[in-house]
Amino acid sequence: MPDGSNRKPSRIQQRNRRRILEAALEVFSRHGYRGATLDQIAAEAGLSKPNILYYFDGKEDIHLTLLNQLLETWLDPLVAMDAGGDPVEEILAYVQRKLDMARDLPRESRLFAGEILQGAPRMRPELQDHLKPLFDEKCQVIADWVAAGRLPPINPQHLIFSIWATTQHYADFATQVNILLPGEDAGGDAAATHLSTLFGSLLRGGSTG
Amino acid sequence: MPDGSNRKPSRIQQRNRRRILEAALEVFSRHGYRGATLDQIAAEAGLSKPNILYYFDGKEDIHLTLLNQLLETWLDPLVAMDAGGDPVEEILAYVQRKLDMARDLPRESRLFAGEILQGAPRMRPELQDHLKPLFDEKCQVIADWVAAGRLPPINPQHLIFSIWATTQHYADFATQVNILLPGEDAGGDAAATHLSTLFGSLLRGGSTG
DNA sequence: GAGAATTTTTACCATTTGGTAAATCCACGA
DNA sequence: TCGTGGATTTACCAAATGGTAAAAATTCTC
Repeated sequence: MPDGSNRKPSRIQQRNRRRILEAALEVFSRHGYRGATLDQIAAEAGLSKPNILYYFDGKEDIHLTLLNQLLETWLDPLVAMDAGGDPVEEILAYVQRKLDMARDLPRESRLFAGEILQGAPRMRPELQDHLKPLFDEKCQVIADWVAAGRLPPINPQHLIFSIWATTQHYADFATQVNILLPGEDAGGDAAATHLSTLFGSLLRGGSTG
Repeated sequence: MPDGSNRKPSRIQQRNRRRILEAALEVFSRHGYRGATLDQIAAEAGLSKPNILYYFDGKEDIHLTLLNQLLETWLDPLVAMDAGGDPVEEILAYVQRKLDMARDLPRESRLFAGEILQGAPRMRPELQDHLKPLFDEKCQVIADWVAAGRLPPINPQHLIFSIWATTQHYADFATQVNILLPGEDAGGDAAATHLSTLFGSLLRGGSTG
């Protein structure tokens, strides 16, 4: 009973659970929850289907485990945004970290996007409990910066939405990006430059409206 | 044989095909391709499953029909961007039209997003044949504006990506937006104002960062 | 190395789901 | 009103899929 009891997990358990989650991330992110099958995950993990169900309670359990792990990683860059730092620097650094994550962890980004796209049927509580408070806190930080005259008048909520949207776009819509910019994948700091310019010009005071 | 022949469709055919597509849009956009079932679509359309298969060759046929119809509508705002107009006005108007579409046609946006997210398995040819040429054409228009000194030095490709990302975000990630901005759905021109400011400050010459 | 505990496989099962065949219904023009 | 062709339903099916039971294999502990 690998999961039910409260004993410390054996080495085999750790290894196989990690393998399964890695395989599931690959499969879920490519085909979505319903599109993914346990057989695919099993094949990808190099294990048999019943063996997978020995380590997890079911398909949904695997998916949920993945999503919960993901959210922490996902919010890290936002957590790192420091109220004590320089506003423009902090926000641009956040953009950069978020863009790096979209580059380095595209599967995680797509997994998250797929869940939200379908109404967050399995993740809603997590979002309410963890994302919402953090979001509110950081919006307040930005609002304070604005109030202190250290940023032009901007809408913190929608600014964060724009940062999420533009950065994650390179992971979630990678297929489209690759079709439209063929062969431009390698170097690709054009995106970083562009986003830096985009948000930089906003934060350093463009005209309103 | 409603589809195979080349006779003009009867009124019943037109009505039922429209019903089916409307129902399929609802179901596909909520649950994705694999997550949607013919039974759900049938129930939503008020028809029996075999009856649906009388009008379409299968699940994939319905999905593909929907996607192809969608792309035209989807590209309309970009088509409308006029090389003869004022650069800033044209681009900001494009942003606004795109945002309106995300508001008015969220199901279409999510259908499209889901298809891209999974690697555009059914839509890739359409994107190559229709989206790519239009994208290249409009990028050239923007590049010409920049070359003529009518816009600051910006990257046309990534600018368009940013516009797509930020506007479609309000449809594709509506669940998340609603969790984070509860009750703010109604008025909601905050997004329009914000995006106008964001892209306005870029286009009217922010600093290069 | 014996015995217990854990891990893995084999052989299934029930349900769901896309799809089909054929009978039936129905609208409509002659 | 009768016949004909299009429209709809009934009754299915085969494959896929999430999941299970129990035997077999392996690992771990003493």
